[in-house]
Amino acid sequence: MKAFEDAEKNGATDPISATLAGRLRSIRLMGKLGFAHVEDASGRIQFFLRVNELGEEKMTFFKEYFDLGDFIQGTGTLTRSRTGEISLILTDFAMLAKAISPLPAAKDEVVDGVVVRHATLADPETRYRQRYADLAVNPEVRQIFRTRTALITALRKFLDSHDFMEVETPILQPIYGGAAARPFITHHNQLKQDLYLRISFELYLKRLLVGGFDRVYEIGRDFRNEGVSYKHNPEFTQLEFYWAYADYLKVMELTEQMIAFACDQVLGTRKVTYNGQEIDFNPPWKRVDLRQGLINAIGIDIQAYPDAASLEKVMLEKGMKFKPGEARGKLIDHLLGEYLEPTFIQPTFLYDYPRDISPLAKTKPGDPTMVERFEGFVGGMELCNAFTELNDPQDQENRFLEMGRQFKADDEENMPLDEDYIHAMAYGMPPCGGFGIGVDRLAMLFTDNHSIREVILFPPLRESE
RNA sequence: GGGCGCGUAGCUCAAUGGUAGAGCAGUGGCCUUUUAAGCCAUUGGUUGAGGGUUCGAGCCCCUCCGCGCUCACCA
Repeated sequence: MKAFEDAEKNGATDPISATLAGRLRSIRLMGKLGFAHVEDASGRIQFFLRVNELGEEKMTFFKEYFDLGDFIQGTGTLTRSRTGEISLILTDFAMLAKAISPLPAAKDEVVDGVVVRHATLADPETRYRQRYADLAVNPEVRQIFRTRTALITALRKFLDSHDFMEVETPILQPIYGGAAARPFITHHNQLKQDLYLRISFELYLKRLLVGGFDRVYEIGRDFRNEGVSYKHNPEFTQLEFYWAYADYLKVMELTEQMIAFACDQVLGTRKVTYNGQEIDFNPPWKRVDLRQGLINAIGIDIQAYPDAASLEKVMLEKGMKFKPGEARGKLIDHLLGEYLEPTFIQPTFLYDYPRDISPLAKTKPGDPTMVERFEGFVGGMELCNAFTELNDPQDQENRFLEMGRQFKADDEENMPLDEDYIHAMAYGMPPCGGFGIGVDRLAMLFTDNHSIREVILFPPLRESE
């Protein structure tokens, strides 16, 4: 097409011939001539069928056998139709693939240059169950996944260019860890051993720091056997990196740069519209101290309530609803989830977390109850989580044991003691900053989708029938 | 798991308890510059499944299945 336009500009008159292929998206036949739009991943073009060039026989064949959705190859020369659209005048064509089953066809109307689609496939169940049909008829859905892929490419490019090495660690793990979540359990027949699908990459990536890789990252799937929601999917894509000789403050800065870089690469702008609000990813992000943030939001200074009982008491006095009997850290987690998270529309780092909900993070100097940890929030949604990693094997072992005591023996969210991880750390692990981000959620923000299923190609659904 | 809502033709949607419809797609016909092509004709339904109430149920009631929203859950 470009060659044709160039030739037109230069006043060239030699016909440009071409062979093009794609899927038939519209057919308009009128006796001895007709038009059809043919679409492939690169766009669409109009085929012009005329009995003058094709002859009666081929014209009849087309009429008889071609339907919407079929894949066609056409050979001919490029021209402009009377209405100015570049079209391929066919001298021959071939059926490449037949659509036995009709696509849930949508019709496009171009009004003032804007494509208006009529009666498009819209039922979410059908769209997810038959994503292939959704993609085939809804170009904007294809665009979501192009953006998603471009996003992952950009994140990779950023980390590669900062000398991070991409690695792959086990998905099937004998002991799960690195997060507090219920795992999926599977079984290896020959080993006669139950295995868990990983809930995070963390413990394996940090083993690599012990091994001498100073900057590692992994992009892959985590599995958590928990409820689904607009921002939770049982399997989701996570990016984690670990950075030796860095702390959480340096990780914050790198995070800002990485997201801004992805914006530039993928969107060409650092301002996105999400849920009707403009979100500005330009660094620096807003930074909120967790303790101060809670004081401002609800007037509770967690420092003044050093144990669960006293904190529960003041929360009750404020008329807050919560599950009683939780550990102090869980109560604080509840507070920030309830009163802070939804208010963080613009990119915000919430930092300095209570120690007892952060068993892998390094304690803050001068305050043994707090750790050097931050979470990033955007659009009222938790996006990433990071901390200065705990690298003292004895402290780490104590934390695991502490965590174990907080849970009942049958609680699957219990973080089991990973002795090999402790052993690795005992060889010496460099101080480092670690980081994890929910790639699906970032894709939601980049594509202005408010359901994680819209950015996952094949979201899980119950079996039908 | 709880609450609310939805499920009608391939797709998008109508139908006070009284013979299930439209547009597009499909099929047949006309048409040599269309682009939601047009015109004429026409096919298409176990109204998610099962039960109940009623002379009569797409509509009312119950059970089940699926989906959505929401709450709970969730580093």
